[in-house]
Amino acid sequence: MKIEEVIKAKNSVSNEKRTVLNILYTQNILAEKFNEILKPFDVSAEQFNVLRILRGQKGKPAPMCAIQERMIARTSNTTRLVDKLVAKQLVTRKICSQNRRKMDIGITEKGLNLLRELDPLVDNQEKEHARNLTTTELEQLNTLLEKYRG
Amino acid sequence: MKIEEVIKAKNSVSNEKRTVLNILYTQNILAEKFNEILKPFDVSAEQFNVLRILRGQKGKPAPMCAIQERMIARTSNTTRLVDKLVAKQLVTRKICSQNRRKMDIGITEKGLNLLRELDPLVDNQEKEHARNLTTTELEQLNTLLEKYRG
DNA sequence: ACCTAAAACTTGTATATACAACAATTAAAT
DNA sequence: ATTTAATTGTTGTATATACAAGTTTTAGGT
Repeated sequence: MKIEEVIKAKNSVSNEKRTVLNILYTQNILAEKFNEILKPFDVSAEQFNVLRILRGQKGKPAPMCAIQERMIARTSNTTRLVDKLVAKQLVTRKICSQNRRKMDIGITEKGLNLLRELDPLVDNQEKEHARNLTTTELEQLNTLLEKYRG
Repeated sequence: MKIEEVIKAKNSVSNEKRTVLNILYTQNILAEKFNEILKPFDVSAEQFNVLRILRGQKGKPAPMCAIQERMIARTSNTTRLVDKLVAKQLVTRKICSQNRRKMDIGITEKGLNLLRELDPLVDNQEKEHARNLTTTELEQLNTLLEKYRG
């Protein structure tokens, strides 16, 4: 479906504007799909993202600022995001002994289990969209987006 | 900047996942830029979007449901979005005489003026990113995104 | 050693959003 | 004509987010 149909535009849209709209809209579609997947597990996309970042640490806990840096959507409030995860016992938080300003955030076994459960569902969703493109096209899309960002 | 650098990934990421991350991240960059532009004018990106939809009506007022349908990011709360615009006197709202369930939402002169002021700033931002790609690449990107959505 | 600045995180507050329940009006069915 | 269902929009509530001001701890300069 062309973006013009999505927004039911009457007058034609410039190529530059179409690109912006296409990116915003595609993101929206993706976000909706992921929220749908995550909802039954009672985690938001942002929380899921933080869990994956922590798993990437392979046991080594990360301070708040490191989490923030790696997030796709930089939030102004990592503290409360982590709060929620602590409340659900998916991560632990304790003051870093080397530098007492920092926090050591680590993923728990429960958190890892949740990710193991979610991984195939998320991967599947990702693949479902990717299937609309050939491997070459997928690579092209990635390259173009990276180039577009500048 | 490749998406792996953005999220500081150690292990390699599948092409399918890279695409998702690239789309989410690029959207985020764009959204931040637009918010920055709109902020001094005290309108959110969603509000700006509604104003543009209403301008597209060329004088003919639109009911709530029509606005919703044309939004890029479908919100669950058009009522309160429009409330804000009414409060700023950028749009008017009155009950539709043909069908009293519906609302006639119309953009005011003040709203149109605001758009006229914002248009060049927004267009400029759009072009700035587009400049990173050739015309052909821009078209390719649009086609790939539309195809990707399926 | 002492003072100042920077870094890392938290918290208050105001605003925005999501979801579900609700009310009003119109359309459809018997 | 009356009842039922569907459409359209609003509102309550709980949750999430943005922004700015605050606290604690470390680092840097004199």
